[in-house]
Amino acid sequence: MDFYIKTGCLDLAQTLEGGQCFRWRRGEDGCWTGFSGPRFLKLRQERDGAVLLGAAEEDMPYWENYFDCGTDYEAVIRQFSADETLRLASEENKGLRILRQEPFETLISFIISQNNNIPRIRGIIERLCETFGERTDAGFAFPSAERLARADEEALAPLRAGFRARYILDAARKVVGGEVRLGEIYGMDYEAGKAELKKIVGVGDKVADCVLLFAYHKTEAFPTDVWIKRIVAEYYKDGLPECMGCYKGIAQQYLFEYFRKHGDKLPER
DNA sequence: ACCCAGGGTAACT
DNA sequence: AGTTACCATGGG
Repeated sequence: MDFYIKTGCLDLAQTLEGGQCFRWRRGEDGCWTGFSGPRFLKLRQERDGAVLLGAAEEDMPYWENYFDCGTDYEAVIRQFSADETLRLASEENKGLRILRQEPFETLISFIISQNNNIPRIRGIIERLCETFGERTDAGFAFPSAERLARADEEALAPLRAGFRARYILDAARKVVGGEVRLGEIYGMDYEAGKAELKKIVGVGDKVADCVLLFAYHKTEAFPTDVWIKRIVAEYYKDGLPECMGCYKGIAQQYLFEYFRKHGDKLPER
């Protein structure tokens, strides 16, 4: 069956190519395909939203949550318009949604992201899935923590993840061993969730913020990568604007997209 | 050959 | 508490 996602103006390109997820791609037919954890989905962009192609009805609540259909982004963008730079960035990306991704997949993905570029992150993750994920008709699922915890550095060598290999193993083992309880972080506040994630070797402030934002939807997280550092140094020397409120993470994603697209052509304030 | 990429750690002041 | 070399890998 095909189902509409009716969440205003969901834009798949802005959402799926924005560097918050790494396993979606646009096919020859213009449709998007990808996985979230073990679940496969195909989507087609429409004028006002997206159509889920061939999804099982019992999976619809999962996908509606994944695409964050319950959040009023128009209201957030209205709030952001008090800051001129943020107004430009958010109006250009008003179809962008902060996904609610699988915690373990998000954790491993952003461990891989450190000191790395997006095309190579995608490549390492694809090899990770091909090597350790379950094969389905549509492709490979993201591997479970249990499967990765049984591997060693030698087994990870084909990924060419470099120094990140031992971080991946530490994460998988602490999750399986119960030392890091990913399921509990939903109910924790931002600081407690961050402390829980930073128990893992190779998870610092930035990776933890990405997981808190892109998996647990803790929108007060403000991941500061090299791009955001430049933007803050240029536009927000004296601190972030009040109008970001408790949605600093959403603002961060609008700014990331905006400046990554326009590069040097920074607009005047 | 050099610099950079959705950084973190350890070893320094 | 704040800096800095180093960490693998690949693309420009």
